[in-house]
Amino acid sequence: MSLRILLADDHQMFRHALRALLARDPELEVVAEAASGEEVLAIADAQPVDLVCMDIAMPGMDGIEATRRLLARHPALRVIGLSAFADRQFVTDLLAAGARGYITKGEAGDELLRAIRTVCEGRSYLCPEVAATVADALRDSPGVYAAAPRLTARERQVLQLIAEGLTSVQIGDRLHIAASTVEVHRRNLMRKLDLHNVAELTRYAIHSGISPNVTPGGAG
Amino acid sequence: MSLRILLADDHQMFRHALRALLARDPELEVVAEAASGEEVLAIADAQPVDLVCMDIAMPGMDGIEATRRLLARHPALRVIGLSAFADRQFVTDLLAAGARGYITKGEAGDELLRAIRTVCEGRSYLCPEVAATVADALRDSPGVYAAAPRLTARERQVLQLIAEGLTSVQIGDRLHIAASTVEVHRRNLMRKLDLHNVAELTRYAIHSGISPNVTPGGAG
DNA sequence: TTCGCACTACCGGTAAACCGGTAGTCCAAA
DNA sequence: TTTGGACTACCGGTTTACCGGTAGTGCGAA
Repeated sequence: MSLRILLADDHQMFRHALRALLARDPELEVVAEAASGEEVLAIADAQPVDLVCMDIAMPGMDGIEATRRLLARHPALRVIGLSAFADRQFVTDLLAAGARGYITKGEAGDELLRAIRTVCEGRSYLCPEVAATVADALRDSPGVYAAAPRLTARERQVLQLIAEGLTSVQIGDRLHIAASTVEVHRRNLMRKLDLHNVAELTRYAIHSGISPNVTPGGAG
Repeated sequence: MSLRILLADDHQMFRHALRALLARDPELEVVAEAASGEEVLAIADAQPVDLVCMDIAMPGMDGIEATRRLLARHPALRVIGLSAFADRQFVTDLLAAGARGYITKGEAGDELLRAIRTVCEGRSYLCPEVAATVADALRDSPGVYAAAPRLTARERQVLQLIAEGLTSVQIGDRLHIAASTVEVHRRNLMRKLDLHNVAELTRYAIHSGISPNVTPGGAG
């Protein structure tokens, strides 16, 4: 019996590469691809899926919120998170959302295959770097861990757009909310993360993987 | 006859890792380490060095400017550039400064050993990703290439500090110049790169490798 | 039901970014 | 010698970021 897999990542090339990688195991069948959290939910509602390989950095609804909603509707689903870096905040958030595995894109492809097999057996799998991150988070006193700055879905969405260079007015237009509301989210982000300007927010967004590390496009 | 190597990178851990890597070849002897461009010049003036492994992202004088000045004083020296990404601008700038090799940190360690051996034989060595970048730069018409936005040493320095979240006043204090002068460099950067806010400058700095991709420090 | 949280939205204010211009010195290349 | 680039520095202005507060709605948990 093959495993029906949904690939969720905003980069088509990466999805194709993953598809090629997973093709090495005849037991694994990629039945669909999604480029955003909204697409993931729509596809999972429309056809049977066993496992989702979910990038946390996607435009619109990100991987964390998508995982939360996905598992609320389809509790039997298994989710494996993917991101460029093992940021403590996003690792713990995604695991709290119900993901069974988490590996960084820096790992070898075999790591993903191992994660899929392990997760299918009902166990969890974290790549070494992520495992160390989680261990660090737990070691730094459970109290602090519980009180750690947890970003809301809206805050992550705003953070993503700030890191793309949009102004509060532009973000408001994009999300169909007032610019003043965007400013509130911006201030809450800075307070929670103890960062105080756009440059630091952008660095955090890129490092945490919520925003892809690509060259900005310029005005053209 | 062993090869006297100088390692230049602002991260001690990376220098140590490189040292361990190079120790696998008994012909290679790491005779010194530097954490900035200024240190590289001082060391090369004080003791004989055959080859420099130079990170382009260093605080103060970066690897490009350091390579330019280094080769002006010691033309027989060989320089191999290292960076996190194969940004077109910085690759071409470093090669124009006289570097004989360029590899990204994403490559395996064997790639660096191969580069060192090749460069010592008097030939140039570029890792595949960098080679492709250079090819692209040349293919996109020599005219455009010549007219490409070339950043000055001072501009790269200012860009680095902008990406760290410093204000123009703070950057001016750090570099011992007026804040108004920093604003000029900032505007020239934005004009040359066709970017128009701190977020995009920060993305560019991180992606190009001039600024390390680390989590911002908070107010601490 | 009450409480907390997320999300929404506004007020006012200061600091900084962003945009345009002019202008001097220094140095190296033409 | 002249020209051009890099670096320095200032003038003016508008927009946005940043910081502090208040406040209403809806929703889910205690």
